[in-house]
Amino acid sequence: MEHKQEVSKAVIQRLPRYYRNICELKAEGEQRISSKALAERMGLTASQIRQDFNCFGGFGQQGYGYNIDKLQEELGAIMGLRTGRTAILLGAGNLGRALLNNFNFSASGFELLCAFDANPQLIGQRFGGHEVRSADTLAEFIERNKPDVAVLTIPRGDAPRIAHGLVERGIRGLWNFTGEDLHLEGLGVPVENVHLSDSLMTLCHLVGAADEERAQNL
Amino acid sequence: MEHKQEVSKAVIQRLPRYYRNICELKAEGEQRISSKALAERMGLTASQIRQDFNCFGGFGQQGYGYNIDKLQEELGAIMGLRTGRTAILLGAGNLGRALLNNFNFSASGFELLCAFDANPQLIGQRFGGHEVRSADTLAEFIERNKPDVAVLTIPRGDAPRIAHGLVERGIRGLWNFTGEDLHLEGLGVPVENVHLSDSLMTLCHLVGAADEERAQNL
DNA sequence: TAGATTGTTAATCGATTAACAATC
DNA sequence: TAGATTGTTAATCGATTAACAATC
Repeated sequence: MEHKQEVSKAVIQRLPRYYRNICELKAEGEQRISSKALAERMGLTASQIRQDFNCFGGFGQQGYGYNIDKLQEELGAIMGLRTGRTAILLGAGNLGRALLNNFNFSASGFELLCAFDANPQLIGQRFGGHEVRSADTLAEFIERNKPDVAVLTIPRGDAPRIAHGLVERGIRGLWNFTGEDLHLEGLGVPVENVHLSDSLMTLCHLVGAADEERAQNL
Repeated sequence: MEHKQEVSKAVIQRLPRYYRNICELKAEGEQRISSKALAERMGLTASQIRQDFNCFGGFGQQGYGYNIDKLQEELGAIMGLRTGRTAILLGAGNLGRALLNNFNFSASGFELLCAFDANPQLIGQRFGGHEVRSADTLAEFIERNKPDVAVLTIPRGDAPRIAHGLVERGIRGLWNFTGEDLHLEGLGVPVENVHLSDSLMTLCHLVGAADEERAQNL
């Protein structure tokens, strides 16, 4: 079912977007879609879509296109969304609570077990149904429950030390919001470094470029 | 000072990361750095860094390297970080408040003027020093203060309608957290669509791949 | 069957890397 | 001056696009 010859990073990065669009199409009641139609919707080329899907063995049908249910299932399987992975969240500050309250972890393949914080005022409280526990109980919790990944919404400076501690205890992936780039790939631990400031800086740059363009077209 | 021949998207996406690393180096007290040393630090090649910087005219010195103060200033200028752009935030829910309370807008080139929400309980409150105003006053506020961009932390379904309304009133950029992809580039309005779920799905996939790798190496 | 659309190979394009002369 | 390191051109590599035979 899966070709086994190193899928390129560019393709992997497109998978969530494919998945998202397929879910939307499903919600719109569609049952099938051609590479051409999907390309138009997503601003890609049909060729690229077919190339991308064929990295994983091709799940279309000539003359018909792609069945949306099947596509959703296949893409989900490739990303491992239904494998019941578990996550914990470290740092129940504003951003941590925003995620606890609003973010749909299970839609991205994870069950969020609980959160940890050092602040006694927060311990015992629940946000979005997730309990905040004492940071003192973290090591024991990991030992017992073996969560797959940790969400880091702790202050910036603490990141490297805590990240290494987590990896030593068996955490196998990090979703890192601290702003400090973490690189544990050498240890075989993938990290997604989320840099909101990078995104906003890019917007700043693009707004400037668009302004210039407008000025020239006057 | 600036070459004017369409800098590639790949380069533009790297600019914030360059800027971030240069800021870190400055904080560490460094005064200069060579493309070789920076490449090592960032996991790139020296060649690529020199190519990238030379898209904008080259601000190094043979035999010496790059002066960090100068580099920071130049990169900041390229991205327009000191041009005093202004922003408003729409939707003071959990995520909106997390940004208001914690996010350093000015470090990414924007002054956040205030926030808007329809919930009467929130109106008048302040988060991180930013006032929440009634959504009813939004149109008038834009008219008077002409903010450059809007941060969308409103519910998903409202996104397209509100986005178009904002653009009609003169907003020239969107930082979109709604989860719904917005494409207004046709109107000359750049959008940064933030998809946290894409990032977490990618992590899910990478954790799976790393697990397989480990299994094979046993 | 005829029409449509995939899977896949070949061609093109763009981005990264290597090399080296220029020069601080 | 000698050493270092840039700016820049040329070579390589990888990703995207085009084309078309296979086939539903």
